[in-house]
Amino acid sequence: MPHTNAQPLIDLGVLSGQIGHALRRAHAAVFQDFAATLEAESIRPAQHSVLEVLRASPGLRQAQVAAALGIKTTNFVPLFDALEAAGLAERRAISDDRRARGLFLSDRGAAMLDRLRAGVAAHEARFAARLGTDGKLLLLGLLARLQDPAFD
Amino acid sequence: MPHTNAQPLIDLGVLSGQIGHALRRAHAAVFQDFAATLEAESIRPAQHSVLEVLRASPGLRQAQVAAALGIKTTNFVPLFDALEAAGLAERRAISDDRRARGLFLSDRGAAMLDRLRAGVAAHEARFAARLGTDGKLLLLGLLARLQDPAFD
DNA sequence: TATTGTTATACTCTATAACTATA
DNA sequence: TATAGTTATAGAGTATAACAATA
Repeated sequence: MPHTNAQPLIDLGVLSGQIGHALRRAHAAVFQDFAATLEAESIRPAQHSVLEVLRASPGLRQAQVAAALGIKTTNFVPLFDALEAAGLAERRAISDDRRARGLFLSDRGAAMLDRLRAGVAAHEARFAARLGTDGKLLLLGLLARLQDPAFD
Repeated sequence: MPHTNAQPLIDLGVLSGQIGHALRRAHAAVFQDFAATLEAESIRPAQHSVLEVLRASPGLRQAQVAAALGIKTTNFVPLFDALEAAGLAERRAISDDRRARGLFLSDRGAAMLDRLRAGVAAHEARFAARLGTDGKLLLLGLLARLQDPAFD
């Protein structure tokens, strides 16, 4: 099976066996394809994750959403500001605590996620196909172990 | 087996099954640990990859090293400038083509890689341990498939 | 005093366009 | 005309420090 690969076969030394390097390259490949998928609605992957979390878990506080996504609260502020300015999500008052506000998806945000659904699923299917049968589940399991100190 | 997890168990919706999201989180975890490992010598992961490639494949042109690492040549320039300014690597003239120059590790760069070797190996071992027996090889295989259109 | 959110800021990474000197 | 390297620049992502309002 002929496989046209433009790479001139360069020895990368230690890197070729490094988990971190392989993760960086694989993430870059998937991320680029995903960013292109989201271009139809002019949003970025990070913004898309926030919208998806709001759909699945409405009413959370900023710190909760940020922590769930591994984003610092200080960086979350401008990220969410942009979503709010675009009318895709909103901050609403909370009764108990006047410092915090609950985050919600707007109707417009929900409609956008609906429009993106097919494209996002196709993106996911493209890469799942490359992993072969059971490959995706296997990969997700290994990636989860990398982040879990319980496996130390 | 009690497993103290500070996470308040938030539903991430679609994200929890997405390859891209899992890659981003796992990469962030490994990258942060690796950056901390390299702090002893005040270099960044990207700079370390360049030095490792120069050690394994001395004399390559900039475009070759950049392509091998998935870095745009335009971004490679300031990256390598910093390494050259620090005396860790150098550009040397090539006989055939006066436009291009070959890239080499300096003695100081080689010495730095030697000093980092134990720390880098320990970093790698930490994450390999989380993956269990055969887990690392399995992971590297799956990550390679993600980047290879031959598996489409 | 501690917590939630915010501002300001800086550094790295990534991306595009346009230029130079050589080929 | 095409290629290797470079400059300029802009946008994301990520990091720390310090602050205001509220608890």
